[in-house]
Amino acid sequence: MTTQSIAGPFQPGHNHKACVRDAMNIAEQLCQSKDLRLTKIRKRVLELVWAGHEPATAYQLLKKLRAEKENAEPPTVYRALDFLVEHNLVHRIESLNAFIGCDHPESEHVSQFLICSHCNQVAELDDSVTINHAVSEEAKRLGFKVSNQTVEIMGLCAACQ
Amino acid sequence: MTTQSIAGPFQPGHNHKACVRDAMNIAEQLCQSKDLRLTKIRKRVLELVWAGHEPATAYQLLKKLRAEKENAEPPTVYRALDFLVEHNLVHRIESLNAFIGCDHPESEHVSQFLICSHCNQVAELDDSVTINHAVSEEAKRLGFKVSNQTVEIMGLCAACQ
DNA sequence: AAAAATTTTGTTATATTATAACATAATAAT
DNA sequence: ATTATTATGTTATAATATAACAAAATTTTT
Ligand SMILES: [Zn+2]
Ligand SMILES: [Zn+2]
Ligand SMILES: [Zn+2]
Ligand SMILES: [Zn+2]
Repeated sequence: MTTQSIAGPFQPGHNHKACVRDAMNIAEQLCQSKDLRLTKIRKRVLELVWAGHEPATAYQLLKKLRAEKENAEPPTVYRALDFLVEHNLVHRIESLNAFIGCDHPESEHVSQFLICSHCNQVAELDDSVTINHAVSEEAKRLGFKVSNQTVEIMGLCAACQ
Repeated sequence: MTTQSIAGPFQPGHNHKACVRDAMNIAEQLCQSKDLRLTKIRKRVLELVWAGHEPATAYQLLKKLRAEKENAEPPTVYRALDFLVEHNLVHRIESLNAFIGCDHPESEHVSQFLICSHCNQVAELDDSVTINHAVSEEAKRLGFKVSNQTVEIMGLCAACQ
């Protein structure tokens, strides 16, 4: 698979069709290589998450899912999201109670986001060494052992300023 | 007022009584100086938040409040929390849907937390230049203008490792 | 001090987010 | 084929948060 999309939504010339296609291909590959079951429901929820770069809430996803699968209920979507989040195919944005697709689930990473409060688009920082290093430094000073982190930066993207 | 408590809960020799007393004194002073109304309810909710260094959920606070004020309802506590959060007397921890007292509301700052997943205690980093700088750097690279941030670091505190 | 305006609190109802529990179906392993 | 495991279906409910309007308290203006 070739990557024809341009990195984040805040980059000019973003090709979203290619972006989604890449994401789905990567997901298929990842699940195959790790022997995970990307079932029909999980795959469809992932596609729905990738509908845009605005994070989607579970109930927004449920509504869309119901349009094509009338017996979908909250557990249907929460279970799919649990799976997708567990395997880094989707990240949860804590400050929004919402979910966003990850475009590099295959590389182990912590997630860090830029969230535009005007257009609501979210970009994931690509494994920021800078922030990770700073976080480690601060933690070390207090003898704290980091296992996970939530870094969500709110503000205005270049286009919205 | 003198500060007799030791900085964070992860510091040995933390004197929590002094910690709470200091926090309440600072709150009183801040509200006086800014002409804010620290009403009976707001003050009591702040005290309840400061009961410990474990973040409290709104409904945990409500339960405690009800023990002494039987007509307390969700809006009672959410409104008080709105006020307290607005004026930095309390911070919301997004990843926990919970609230924690701030010991330096008078200095303008972004909040960043270390959250121990074993003892559940939370320490606020004291205006980490390191992390803030890293965040600005990353944001600048994408032409993103930061207005706010959520930095919540999960792991084990020194005592719990 | 009285009246008016503003802010806070009381109260009821409801919206939003998320999970528990147990049954059935599908898939994988033996 | 049988058994075990995983995923989904289904109903109910828990947990978090806000809307809307009335009453009370406080502050400001007259
Ligand atoms: Zn895209
Ligand atoms: Zn990611
Ligand atoms: Zn303390
Ligand atoms: Zn603070």
